[in-house]
Amino acid sequence: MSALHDWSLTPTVAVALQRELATRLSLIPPAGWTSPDAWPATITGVDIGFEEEGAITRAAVVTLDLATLEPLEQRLVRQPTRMAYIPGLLSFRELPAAIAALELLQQPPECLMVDGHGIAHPRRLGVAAHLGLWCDLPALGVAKKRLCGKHDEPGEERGDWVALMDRVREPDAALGLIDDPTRAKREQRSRLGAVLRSRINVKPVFVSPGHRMDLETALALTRHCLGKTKLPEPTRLADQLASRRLKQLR
DNA sequence: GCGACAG
DNA sequence: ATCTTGTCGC
Repeated sequence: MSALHDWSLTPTVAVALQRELATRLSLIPPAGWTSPDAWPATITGVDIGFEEEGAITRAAVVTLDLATLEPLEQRLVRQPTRMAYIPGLLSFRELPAAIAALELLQQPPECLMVDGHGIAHPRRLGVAAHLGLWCDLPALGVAKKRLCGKHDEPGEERGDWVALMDRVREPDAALGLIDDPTRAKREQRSRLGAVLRSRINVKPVFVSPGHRMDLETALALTRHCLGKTKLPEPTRLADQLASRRLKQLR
């Protein structure tokens, strides 16, 4: 398990670890989550920001009442950045601080909404999937930009969405991502997530399940959490806390 | 070999 | 991600 606690890995080792961890993902949501009535009482937004030219990592977590979307508790952690940003290896840079922030919460998180991708990642282990797996909590990712896969342009109405599809990769069959197993292998594609129009006249966001979550649930939760801005409330509030430089209290 | 590339 | 003011539009 020591390797799991060592966030300072070479890219080659990190990639190998991602492949291993991806096989441990489950995309089955908790029983009953198909109905909003059975959803948990809270959802926790997670986001990371930087200062000092990236030398310092700031992790923010905000727990909201899932029914009212009112914030209940928030935590902010600052710590030295451990690893450079490498596309595809984002979680190794952001998770240490995020985990530290989550551990400060008085009320244990029940479900995580992370700024970044879930399984919509080349090796199906985006930051939301990695964090969900680490915490063993239902988790989904809401990203502002595409990392991999292709998609059509979603409709213009708020709530419109299209599927994010990618070529089939190694863990996809076991994860149940193959869109149509009956087709010739050459033409099979994996369904990674949804490209959702969260606001009219604004670029869409990329929603994907992370862990213990399926696409339907991830989409339902995200749409439920939409407020007046592009980002759903949990991520928006965490983003605001992680990005905005705090006024010095004195 | 040439792009693409979450935060 | 971050450095940054005003400005256009619902």
